[in-house]
Amino acid sequence: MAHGGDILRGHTETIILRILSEGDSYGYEISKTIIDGGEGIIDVKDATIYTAFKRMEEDGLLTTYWGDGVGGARRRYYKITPKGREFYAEKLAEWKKASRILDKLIVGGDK
Amino acid sequence: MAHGGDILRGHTETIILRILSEGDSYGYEISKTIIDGGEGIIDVKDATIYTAFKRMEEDGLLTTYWGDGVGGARRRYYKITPKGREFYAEKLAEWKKASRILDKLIVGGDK
DNA sequence: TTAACTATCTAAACAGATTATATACCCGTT
DNA sequence: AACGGGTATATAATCTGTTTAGATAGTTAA
Repeated sequence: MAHGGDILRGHTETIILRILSEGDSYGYEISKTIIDGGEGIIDVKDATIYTAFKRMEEDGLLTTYWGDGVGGARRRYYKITPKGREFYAEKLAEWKKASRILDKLIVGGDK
Repeated sequence: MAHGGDILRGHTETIILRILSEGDSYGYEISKTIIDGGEGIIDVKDATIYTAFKRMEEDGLLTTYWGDGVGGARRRYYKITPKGREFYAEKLAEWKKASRILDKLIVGGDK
């Protein structure tokens, strides 16, 4: 905590939406995708994504349905809504601008 | 807000330390520096920086002293400590790595 | 039968940021 | 002299997203 644990903070929803924009998925798979892409420095807790899902469903960014569950454990799938796509586009644009500015502020102007 | 308000979140201390690594400064000036560099999308609240200062002083990242106050209102100056410089170096390295990874996760891999 | 992995979920606590408020000094305009 | 705007610091209460810590349960391989 307070270490490097909160790198994802504020970006969880955006990343979930990016993943869902490429196709429906479920919690465990999404968390794996994030961790795999995180190159060892990102560690999403399951509680984080499930609370994010709940929030996002309430906000109309995604809808959910149960998978048919043949074989393994039951899976709850998530599907991005048009509002979710819109929200993602906004967040993506914000990230592009914000990351450039943050870089300037963190690294320093004179280089 | 949950809008674009928390862009700075997690980076406030790092940015303060970067500014102080270039010379002692005080709260109001630091907040101006951040807002000016923020190109209209970053808005640091005074409460944010003053609580950060308090936290950082407790953590030994900076020390503080009162300015002589000739002229305007009294100013409390902040000076970065060796521990603060160390912490900044770590956070800088973390940002460089994390921003690249976040970019990949937010923008998407296949472009 | 045990361990490891897959899979979902919630309550409580925590950290960092925001909102709101307070204080106070300086300067220029009306 | 009064007022607004800028400079300057500070704190209590609240909010939000994440983490901690727990619970449940099915599958697969040793």
